[in-house]
Amino acid sequence: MSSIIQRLMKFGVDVNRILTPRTRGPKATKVHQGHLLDAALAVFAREGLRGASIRAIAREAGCDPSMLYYHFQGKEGMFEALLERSIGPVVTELLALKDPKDPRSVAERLWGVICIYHRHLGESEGLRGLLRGEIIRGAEGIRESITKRVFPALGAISDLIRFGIERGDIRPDTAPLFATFFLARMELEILDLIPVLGPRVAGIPADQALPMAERAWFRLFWRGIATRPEEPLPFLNES
Amino acid sequence: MSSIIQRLMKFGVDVNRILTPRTRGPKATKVHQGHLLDAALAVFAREGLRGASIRAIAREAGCDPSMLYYHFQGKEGMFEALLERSIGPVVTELLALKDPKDPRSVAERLWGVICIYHRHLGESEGLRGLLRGEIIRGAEGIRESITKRVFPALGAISDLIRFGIERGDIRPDTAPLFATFFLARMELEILDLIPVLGPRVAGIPADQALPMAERAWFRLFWRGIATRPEEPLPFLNES
DNA sequence: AAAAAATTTCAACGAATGATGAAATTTGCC
DNA sequence: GGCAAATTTCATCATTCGTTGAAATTTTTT
Repeated sequence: MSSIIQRLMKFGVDVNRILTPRTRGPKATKVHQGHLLDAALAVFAREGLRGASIRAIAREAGCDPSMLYYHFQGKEGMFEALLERSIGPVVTELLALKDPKDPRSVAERLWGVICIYHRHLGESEGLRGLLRGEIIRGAEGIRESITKRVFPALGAISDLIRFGIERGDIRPDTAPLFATFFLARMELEILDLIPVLGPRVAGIPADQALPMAERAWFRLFWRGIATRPEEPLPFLNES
Repeated sequence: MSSIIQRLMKFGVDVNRILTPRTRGPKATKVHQGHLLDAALAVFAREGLRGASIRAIAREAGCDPSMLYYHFQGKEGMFEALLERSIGPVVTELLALKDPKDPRSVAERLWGVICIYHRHLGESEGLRGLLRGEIIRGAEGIRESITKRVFPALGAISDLIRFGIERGDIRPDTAPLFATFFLARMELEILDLIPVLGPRVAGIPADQALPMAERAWFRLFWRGIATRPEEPLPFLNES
């Protein structure tokens, strides 16, 4: 059976090399940056932030860990790029809520904060972790990079709340920064936990629990800051 | 200079052993379990959850990492013991809030949740991380162990809210479980972030920012669930 | 066809981690 | 004094991690 191989080896032939040929060099489907970022998100979704090692991402992408260093400058640079792609749109949409030409009420626009978070961050626990400033081993500098992006967006929401105070929709003793913090931060917690806790603790199916909790949260929040808390919030009953 | 050492080594003398004598065996001040748990908390406070390696804790305690395996069964067992000591009292106090003989109003008792969290968890970010269910490398099983302890306490708060609904203090359309989740979870976020964010974003000194945010949060929360939201909350102005 | 550039993998380094078994030292008991 | 139990450290193992430099292969350019 293996006598042929043994004879070949005797003549100095690198048998290993023939049986498992090396595969270096460009593939038919080149590994581009977006593919690696997709892989990172997939690892996030499957193994959480703690699973976000370079090796795990490369495994997911079906390539060698070195590819990460070819396309980005290290792990840090890769997450920087991931942020640009993932959190960039969130920040843009949040900033747009401040637009004075927006015809919607302040309440509905604040509800928009929750909708935007839900839409962009509902799927990836890892992305929420990043946004929340959690730390990834080997990419500790990411934290500051995120706050630099997110703070202006939160500032826009604060401005929106100030606008609501001026218009008389929101109680004047509301602290805009705190209220912004409460609104946005709680939505992150809801997205993280309610899909797990809802079925387990309250027996609500996961897909129903999330919207229920979000609506419950916004009703509580708005009632907590509104000048006229009894006014109905019709936009909550849509979709 | 080192010729003597070389001559000694030639005769088979273990020079290293003479220059740095071994120090095995019991110390004058024995390392007991509590000391190790204190060290773990200190590491938490200084380096956060990610710094909670066995080696870091042993370094803090001034002993060898092996001591952890002598006193506890591995890293997991050690955090189990830390929970027993640290989170046990929190849970006990939370359960006591449900006591029907407590003369305080429902509002004041819900404010008690925030006070209890503040008192027991304000100092250690790591403890909050544990309570929040964050994962520690090498002690992944801790998560379940925590939820098992915390869920009954959160159930007690939910009962308290139900009691408030029965008494007519809390709006009947309030979902007790969600409200409990909002109240407790937000306090964790406040303890984590406001001391950092307050000075940086709003220019408020760290020690003032925390109580301000907690009071702002509870006012918002209570206004969000109360039947009579305009009723004053005098206990908020104490201390 | 030859040379240069681009893409991919390989092999390895140094560091950190959780864990273990054995050795060394002290303490307490008979 | 001798002996067993308790306490502490040492040396080491197997993993995993981020990172790097060189080799191999394909593609593009000359």
